[in-house]
Amino acid sequence: MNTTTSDKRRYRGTAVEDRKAERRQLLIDAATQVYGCCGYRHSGVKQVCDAAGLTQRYFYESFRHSDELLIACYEQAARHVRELNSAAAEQAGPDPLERSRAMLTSFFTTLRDNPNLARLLLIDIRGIGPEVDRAIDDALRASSEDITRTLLQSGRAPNELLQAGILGGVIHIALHWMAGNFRTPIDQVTETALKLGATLLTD
Amino acid sequence: MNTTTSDKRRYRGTAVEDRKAERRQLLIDAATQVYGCCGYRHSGVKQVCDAAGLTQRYFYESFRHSDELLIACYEQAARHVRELNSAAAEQAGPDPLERSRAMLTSFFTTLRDNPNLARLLLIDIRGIGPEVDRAIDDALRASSEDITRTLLQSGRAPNELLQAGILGGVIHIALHWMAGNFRTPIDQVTETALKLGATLLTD
DNA sequence: AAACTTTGGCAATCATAATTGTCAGAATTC
DNA sequence: GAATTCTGACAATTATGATTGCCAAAGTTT
Repeated sequence: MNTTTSDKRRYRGTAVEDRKAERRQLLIDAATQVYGCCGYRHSGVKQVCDAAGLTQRYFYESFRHSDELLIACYEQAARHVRELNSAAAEQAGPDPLERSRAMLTSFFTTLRDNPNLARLLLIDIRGIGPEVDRAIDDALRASSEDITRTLLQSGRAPNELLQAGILGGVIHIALHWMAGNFRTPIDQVTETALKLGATLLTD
Repeated sequence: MNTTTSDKRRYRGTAVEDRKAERRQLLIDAATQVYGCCGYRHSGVKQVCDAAGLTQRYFYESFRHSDELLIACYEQAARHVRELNSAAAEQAGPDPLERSRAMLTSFFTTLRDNPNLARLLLIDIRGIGPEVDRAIDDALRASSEDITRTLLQSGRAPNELLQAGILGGVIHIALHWMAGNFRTPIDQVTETALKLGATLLTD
């Protein structure tokens, strides 16, 4: 038996609740592509459902409104990128600089390989609504802390403004890189970002 | 006579074309407030017209659609801020570091004194449409060059990515500062931003 | 003051997209 | 194989806001 759940009624081999979850995930993945491609502003429920191969009925099964789906997409994307980054840092051994370098390389590589995801994450979607804004702030804060923790192993309270500035700098480097169709070699991009990050060390 | 123009027909003391221009400016100023306050996404033609004390008829007299007004607002705001910044730098004498400091202080002061304008400029409005995106890119590029020119008097070609990163850093510092209701004293904000900018010197 | 513009307000129209409702057919259970 | 639940499609409804058209009052010219 290849299904995960309970002894309830099953359709096509999987339990109802699982199919529901599958559909939800299908919508999130489709929406990530659609939003990344056309921008949230220009994407409707219909378009997302079509891309997911589902009808609008199923949208309202999993989400109350578009914003909720956007948040789900954003959080999944942010989590995914952060996980890859952390894994890369882990691989890179103990030296803070090496770890940071690995983290940034992972970050930029992921963006280049997933342009839609990149746009979803980097083209700022602030101002949609308070819940979305909160999700963005949370994700940015978490990423900031990742950087700081990697570069500074000390537990000393870091300059919050500087942290925010560095993250913003990395984001804009990525944006500029994307706008130029990834022309610049990735090592150079990484080193540039690292230069910004290094300002944390002399704080 | 306090009017500026020609010997054409006049209404209420000013020529037709001037009144038209006045209305246009009225709309731009009102929209800057409205957009800064509610966000472009959540502001309609009606709302802007009400704020300007004009009816929708006059919107279409000066603009083809909302995006056009948004661009006008954005460009006026960006130009305004850049002018203040340049003036401040001029005042500050010849030393590049002092000039940069003055520029940043002017920038952050302006943002604090005009929160609506700040939101219009800083809360990214990318993804509305290609024309808007172009306007944003132009404004960012111009600001980047301001910074670089001020900090580096040499005519040497600077690292574009680093430039973009520094500007992004400054923007995010401002955003974080705003989100915390301008708690941090302005000198400290300026110094933090300056620290980022200094990475240009060791390029 | 008659002829002619401009102004400001408002209603009608149009366009788009969200949301809800219904239904027939397929899959599942008993 | 009858009863039940799920699925997928689509139509109907609702909401919102852009765009256009029309008109009466006020201002200007001659």
